[in-house]
Amino acid sequence: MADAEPRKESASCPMDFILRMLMGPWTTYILYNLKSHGPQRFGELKRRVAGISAKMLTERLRTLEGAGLLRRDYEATIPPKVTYSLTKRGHELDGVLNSLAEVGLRWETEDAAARSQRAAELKAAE
Amino acid sequence: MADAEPRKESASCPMDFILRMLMGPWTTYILYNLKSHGPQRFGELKRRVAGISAKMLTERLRTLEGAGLLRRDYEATIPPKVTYSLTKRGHELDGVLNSLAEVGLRWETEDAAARSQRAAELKAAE
DNA sequence: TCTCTTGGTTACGAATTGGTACCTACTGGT
DNA sequence: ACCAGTAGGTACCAATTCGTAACCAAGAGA
Repeated sequence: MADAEPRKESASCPMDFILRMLMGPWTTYILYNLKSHGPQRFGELKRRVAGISAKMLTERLRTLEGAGLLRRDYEATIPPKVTYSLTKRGHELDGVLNSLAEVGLRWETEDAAARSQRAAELKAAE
Repeated sequence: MADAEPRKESASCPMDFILRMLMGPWTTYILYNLKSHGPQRFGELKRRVAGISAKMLTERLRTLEGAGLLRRDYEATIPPKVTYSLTKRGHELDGVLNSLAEVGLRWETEDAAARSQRAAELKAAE
């Protein structure tokens, strides 16, 4: 049973790295917000995502920063001002997110249509 | 602190449902394999993903089946034969996965280029 | 008869995850 | 003087997750 090769097939899947990033619980909300509302401060982002804890947000932002998807601008004013914005690389995901949203929207529409059709059939069957 | 609206903004993000699906640890490997190698049996899939436990694979397959992304054909022969294949809806993700792979590949190339350039600069600096 | 096969299910247990509470340092408002 | 807010860091605690191992059915081959 024991597989000789540890799992080198991950190399054959370049999207794996990206998905591992997008996979985080709140990641898409964050990217979506930064994409649609532009650069934002920590508290602004936290308020907008609504439900995320500061710890999670920090951790996600650090991960995304480390991946080069967003930039962190720290101004050591009093009170401190930290602004997050998408990098060029971060914006390259816009296309992916868009096609994802497109498919999601299509499914939503299809499901709604199927639901209303079933409802109509149910009504006709009475 | 308490947010008035529970978090209805999820509604504004139709890709969220999809990402919640793709987010699973092995999901992309499974979809990728089914996409590139066609319909496969359980054991075949398990061997190909190499590292996944039967439990995980089962759970992922059930989830994907429930989402209508793949179909499960069960033949009650002895030994049983279960074949999994992508549905039409499952194939609609091909485009997303492709653009994802495209971006991933581009980054890989860019990173490799940046690495070799840095190496060259280091060499020149000596 | 004993074992191997396929495609699972279930129980157990360890590890990771993520939330809550509390801490910083500094200032502005009351 | 005290509380709120800004941008977190840290400790602790509960819940979830995921792997491992054991088990199942029923036929085929040794």
